[in-house]
Amino acid sequence: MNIEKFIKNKKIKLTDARISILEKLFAAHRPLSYNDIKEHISMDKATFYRNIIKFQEEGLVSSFESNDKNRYFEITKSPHPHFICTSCNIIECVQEPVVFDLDGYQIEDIILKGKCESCVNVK
Amino acid sequence: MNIEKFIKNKKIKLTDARISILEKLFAAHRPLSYNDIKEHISMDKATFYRNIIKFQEEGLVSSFESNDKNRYFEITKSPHPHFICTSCNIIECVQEPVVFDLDGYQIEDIILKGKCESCVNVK
DNA sequence: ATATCTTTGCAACTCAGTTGCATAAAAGTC
DNA sequence: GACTTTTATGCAACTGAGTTGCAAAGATAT
Repeated sequence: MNIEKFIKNKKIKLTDARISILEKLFAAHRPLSYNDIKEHISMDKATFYRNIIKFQEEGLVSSFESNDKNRYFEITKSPHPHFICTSCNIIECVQEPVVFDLDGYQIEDIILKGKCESCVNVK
Repeated sequence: MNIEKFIKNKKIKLTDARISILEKLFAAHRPLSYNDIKEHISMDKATFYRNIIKFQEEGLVSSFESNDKNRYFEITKSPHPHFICTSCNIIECVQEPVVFDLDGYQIEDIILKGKCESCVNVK
C-alpha cells in the first residue's frame, strides 16, 4: 500500500509520524493498540493519539475499546466482526459475516467475546 | 429478589454495601457503571470495586468495557447480547438471540455497536 | 526564501480503577 | 452477650491509558 496516495486528498499533512503509524496498521492483520506498537514507532504518545484522532476524522482508521482497557485501531476496511479473547486478550478479525438486524437500530460493528482456539482447551 | 438468599451459600459476608450494590443492579434493566450509581450508594469506590470483584468470582455479576471507558456491571442472567450506542453511549440488553458459531471458538458474549433508535435519526 | 498554518515533543494533567494499611464490622464459638 | 477469628471498609496514595497547553519545529503554498 502506498501511504502517500492513501493520505492524498485528505486535509492532513504528510509527516514521518503519520507514515509510520499507517505503515504499522497496514502491515498488521488485526487491530493494534498504542502499547502494541510503541516500541516500533519513535514519537511521543501525544503525537500518536492526536494523529489517530485525525485519521478517524478522515475515516481512514477505526477503533474500539477492548477488555484490557486499551483502545485498538485498524485501517478502515469493509465492515467485519471482531473477536476478543477473554483469557489472553488477543483480538482477531472475523471473516465470516454475522447477520443481525435490530428493528430501528443501525448496527455498525459487532464484537464477539469468548475463548480463542488456544485458550478454549486450557482451563 | 431476596438479596440474602441470593448471597447465601456463597463464601462472602452479608454487608450493607453488598446489599445496596446488588439491589441497584437488580432494579436496573440494563448494565450499570460505577458512575451510574455512585450518587445512590454510600460507600467508597474502593469498596464498590472490591465487592464487584467478589461478585464476579462467585458468578453473581458479569461485566464488560464500553466505549466511554467505563466498565458496566449486571446481574448474571441467561446470556444475551448487548447494544452500545456510539452516539449517546447508552447500553441496552438485546432480547432477540444472535446466533453465531465460530469453529473452535467459544463465544461468551456478543456486543453490537451502532446508533440507537433515538440517535439514528438525529444526524 | 518567506509567510502561514499544522504538527511535534515535553510536561503536566485527567479520570477510572487499584492497592496498602489501620480500623471496623461480620459470623462462629463458648 | 462477650470473645475470637476472619473478612470488609474507608481513606489516601497510586497506576496507567489517554488528553491538553504551550513553545518550538516542520510542511506546504506563494
